[in-house]
Amino acid sequence: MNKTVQREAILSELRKMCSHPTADELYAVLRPKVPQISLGTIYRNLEDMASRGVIRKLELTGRQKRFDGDASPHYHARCRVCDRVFNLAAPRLDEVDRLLGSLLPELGCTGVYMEWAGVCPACREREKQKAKKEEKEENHGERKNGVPLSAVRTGR
Amino acid sequence: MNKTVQREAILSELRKMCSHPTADELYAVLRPKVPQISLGTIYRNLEDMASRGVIRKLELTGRQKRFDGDASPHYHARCRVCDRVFNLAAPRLDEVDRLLGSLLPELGCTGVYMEWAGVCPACREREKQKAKKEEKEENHGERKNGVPLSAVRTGR
DNA sequence: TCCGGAAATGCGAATCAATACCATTTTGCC
DNA sequence: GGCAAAATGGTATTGATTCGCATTTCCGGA
Repeated sequence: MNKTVQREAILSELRKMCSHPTADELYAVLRPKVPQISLGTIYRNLEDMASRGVIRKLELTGRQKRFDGDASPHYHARCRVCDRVFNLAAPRLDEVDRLLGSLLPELGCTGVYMEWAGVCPACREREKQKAKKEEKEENHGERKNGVPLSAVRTGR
Repeated sequence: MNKTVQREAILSELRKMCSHPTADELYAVLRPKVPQISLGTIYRNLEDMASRGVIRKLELTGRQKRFDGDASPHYHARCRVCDRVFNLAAPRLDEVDRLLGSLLPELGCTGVYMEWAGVCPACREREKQKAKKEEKEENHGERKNGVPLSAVRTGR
């Protein structure tokens, strides 16, 4: 694998971002920095690096694939409201690791893809504000809070 | 939701199939039975029924979405070779249910999408035959068996 | 049974992500 | 520098899904 400015820019930019970007989101960010870089090059490199385990391709719901500069194993959650993908971190997720790890061989499987679903803190806050406002204005507002996605972190 | 021959045909056919078909696979099956049914109608109805919880849309990996006439909760595995989707059944999967069920609220999540990955029995057999053949022909074949997807069932 | 509006269909066009193609650079290596 | 292999840019193409819209079907009430 030869060294190219494009590939290095893609990798370093992806590592900087914690938003699990799609190929075209990366393209938008990279274009000003590496003029004339093409979307095809981005797709090609992301695919290559993912297949080598340098980065991770997220097989999640939604039409576009997303990429993660952090290839180490961790879980992802998608906010049902803003559709963004976040890392999930909580002590008890280790139990999931252990259980799935022990189950894989006996099911004859080699891996599991998982995506958690919830509402991220920002959207939850926004929903709460909106509910409060409606309650004030109409004075007969019904509560419709979501469950807090407490374990979600926006950073990596 | 009005009753239409198309929708009823789609649902009953999907319920008969245990192959978790894609929209176009359903189209191929339905065309002889409901002449002039259109692919758009199939997409529209599958989407509608999935959003109402009548059927289930499988959307984790792979470019095409697949659909399951059985909306009750169960796990799926995808064969890495033929890309087909199978139901996964094994006693210890109950442990996964319990663990995820107890974790969801404390993570502030409302659901999890999961898809297991492996090689189905048919493909595994095919790979074994092929490996054997190569071994004979060249007499220096290396083994490259997959792990058996033992818990996979082809039926519902 | 007939009628009118709402719901659903069929079909072609449009969208959108992802890939393929290929002539033209760039890279690594002698 | 010079050469073969690898990578790129730009465009064309694929393939799944969705959209638009004129036509048809469904269904509750007169």
